Amino acid sequence: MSEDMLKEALHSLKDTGVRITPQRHAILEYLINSMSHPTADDIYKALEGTFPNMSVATVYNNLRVFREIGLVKELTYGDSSARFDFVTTNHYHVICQECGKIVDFHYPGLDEVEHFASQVTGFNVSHHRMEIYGECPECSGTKEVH
Amino acid sequence: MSEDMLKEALHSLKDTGVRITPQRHAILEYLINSMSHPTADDIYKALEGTFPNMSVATVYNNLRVFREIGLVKELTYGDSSARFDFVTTNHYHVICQECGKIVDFHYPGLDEVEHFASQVTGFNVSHHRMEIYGECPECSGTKEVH
DNA sequence: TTCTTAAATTATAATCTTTATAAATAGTGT
DNA sequence: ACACTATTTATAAAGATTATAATTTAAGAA
Ligand SMILES: [Mn+2]
Ligand SMILES: [Mn+2]
Ligand SMILES: [Zn+2]
Ligand SMILES: [Zn+2]
Repeated sequence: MSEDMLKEALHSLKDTGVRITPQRHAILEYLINSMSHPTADDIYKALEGTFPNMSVATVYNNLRVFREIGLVKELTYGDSSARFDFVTTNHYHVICQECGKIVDFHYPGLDEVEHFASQVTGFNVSHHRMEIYGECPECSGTKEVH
Repeated sequence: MSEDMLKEALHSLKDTGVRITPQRHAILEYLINSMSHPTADDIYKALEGTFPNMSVATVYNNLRVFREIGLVKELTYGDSSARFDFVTTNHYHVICQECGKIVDFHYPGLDEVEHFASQVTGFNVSHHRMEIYGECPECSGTKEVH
């Protein structure tokens, strides 16, 4: 299945006239197989074994290309560096404030809030962003008294 | 009313054992009177007339202090620099993707989503973040055909 | 009011992420 | 295989925020 996603992604590249380079292939592959939400540096470090000469600019450049095509979403939290999520289905994130873990979850959507905001502000609403903060089970567990 | 808010804020400082300096007073005053959501640099520039020697570090330091006390909220969007919002009541933001304008709006809250996320992920949920993106009336207006 | 002391400010450097630049390299259609 | 251009690389630059150390100052005590 992740094979198919990669194939489809490469097809998207071709469709958009974006050349398929070994670096792009590897970054895409990493994003698809990574169940985490890596930073540019995560990706850079993960691939430096296979591409000892790859520039960090290449990672950033390609992540931008992928974002513009719609293959990945850029997640910007308060912390220093942006994270990247290979786009599959629409979903939200729950973030652990202790360990930084990011967990996907699905929810019907918040059309109602969008409509409300549009009504009350006169904005032409295009989308929204929402995420939940808290403590993951593991981090909550370590604090329990026995 | 903004006088009262300032007084209350200064009182919070005293309560927490934080010294009241002219710089802090000015930054707070600016935050309260500013209907926008200024960046640290906005504040720095706005006050450099009155405090020609103020360091930019002072602005950052104090914004951190205010945040820790709960006087201001730090808003981090994708763009380069953080924005700061003097905390009054809980509210959400609508952001114009054209001009960057940030407009407040009130909404009952999204307890349901928090509960759902907690159920499905096992997280101990503490809060959430949500904002709406779109085009403000002014920016939508400039595109209209006559 | 003056004194004392810890906290805050200032000036500056350092850090960190991301972007810009220009030369070298490589992908793709012919 | 060739030509053309996109991409990569190496490096520098930019921009926001934080760290450091010396100087100044707020605020309580005498
Ligand atoms: Mn995700
Ligand atoms: Mn606000
Ligand atoms: Zn955790
Ligand atoms: Zn606008």
